[in-house]
Amino acid sequence: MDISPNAIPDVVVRRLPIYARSLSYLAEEGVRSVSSQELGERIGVTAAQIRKDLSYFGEFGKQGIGYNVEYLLGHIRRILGLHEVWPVVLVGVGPLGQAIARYEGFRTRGIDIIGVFDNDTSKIGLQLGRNTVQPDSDLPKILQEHNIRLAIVAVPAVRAQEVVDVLVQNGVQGILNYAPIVVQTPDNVWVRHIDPVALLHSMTYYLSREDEHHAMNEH
Amino acid sequence: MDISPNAIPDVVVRRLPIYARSLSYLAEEGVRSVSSQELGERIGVTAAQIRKDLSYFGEFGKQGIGYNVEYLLGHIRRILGLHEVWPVVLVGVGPLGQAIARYEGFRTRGIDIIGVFDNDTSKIGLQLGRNTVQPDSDLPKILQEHNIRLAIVAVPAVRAQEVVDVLVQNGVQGILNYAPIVVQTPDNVWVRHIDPVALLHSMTYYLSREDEHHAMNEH
DNA sequence: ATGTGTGAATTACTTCACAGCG
DNA sequence: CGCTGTGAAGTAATTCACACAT
Repeated sequence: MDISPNAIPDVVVRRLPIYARSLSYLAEEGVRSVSSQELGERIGVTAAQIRKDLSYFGEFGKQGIGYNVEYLLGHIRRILGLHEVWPVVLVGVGPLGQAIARYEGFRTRGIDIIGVFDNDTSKIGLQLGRNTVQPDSDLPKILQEHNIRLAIVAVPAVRAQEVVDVLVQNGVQGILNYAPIVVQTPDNVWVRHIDPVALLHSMTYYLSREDEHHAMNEH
Repeated sequence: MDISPNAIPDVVVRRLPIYARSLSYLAEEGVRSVSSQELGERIGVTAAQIRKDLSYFGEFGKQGIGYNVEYLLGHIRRILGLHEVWPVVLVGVGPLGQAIARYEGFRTRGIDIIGVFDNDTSKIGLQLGRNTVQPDSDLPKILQEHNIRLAIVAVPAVRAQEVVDVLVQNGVQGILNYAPIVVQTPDNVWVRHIDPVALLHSMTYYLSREDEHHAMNEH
């Protein structure tokens, strides 16, 4: 999915959920008010960054005071569309899919897994949290009946593209992809990718460099 | 962890593992040679981007031909430090931790989970793939004995910071954090973060906007 | 012909720095 | 005073476009 010019930069959109997350912790701690400085320290972002990001959406702070935690949190939630609960489906019920299906953190943050699917017949009927595993063949029906726009894909890489095709054909516009492959989608569909191995590899890069530096210093 | 000036940009480093992943699929498919154009189409990146990224590290292609898949893959692997296997520990053996411990995709890509830890005594001794769950109290010993530099954290948010502190105190320099919280670390430690809910929220943002546009068009 | 490698141009993102408000 | 909101300045990342090698 592309960004249209003059739109809010995607980097900013990706930070908003982090702000929301941190603000909800602050709210739980009973903190009433927070400055961009304080919030930034928690998140590892500069104060200016936070103020600039928020300024795309309005004026939420008070000069000399900072931001009211509940107020700002409410606004960010609404900006993200989280005043509604988003029904999603999960496809793929290997160990990872099962962990996702059981994780409480989705529902508490506005994401409701309303259906769980697998093509392995031996898994059909398995109970996972509030969901019962259904066959992939039921996907189109459920997607359309519930007007599902978001999906989580946790199938092996070889199956990911076909699953994504079915999802997209049936109206899904946002996909969280755990399979280690870049899936092809029409450009009105958003895809976000989780590849823990790739993230680890980006760190082995730096750790290897450190070795070299140390070796150099020994000369 | 900060980037020193003149260093390779972090965005570039983060793309390398994606290139490597795609190249290894190409190699499996028996493809010998690939152009930046073809590779870019697979990955969803421009050809110029790929050529520019690679140029930070050397000249790996042949004009008029493209890149030899095996050759380039070998180079990227080496750049990422993947000519060695990286031993890592996993802390936290809830459903997610168990899925991580059982996932084969780490070992096949140069990441070897050599120890799995939890503070829940009822889980100690549980067999997960090749690992047996050990108590958190054994962490320092194992980290030091094996000279562990990378760790995966899959504990609840409330425990993440204390676990990270122990890891860092015992020499860990790179952390893959699944807990939905930004952990504080000294600036010689790398942290990469996985928050599926935040990724979904960044998509609900765009999907909500689409609604509005449609509503506007109806006027 | 074809496709790399790369300076130059462009676009995007972040930080600065300060007016102005509570 | 303290801290926001924001143009302007400064960096960083991407894309262009073409010389050049095969």
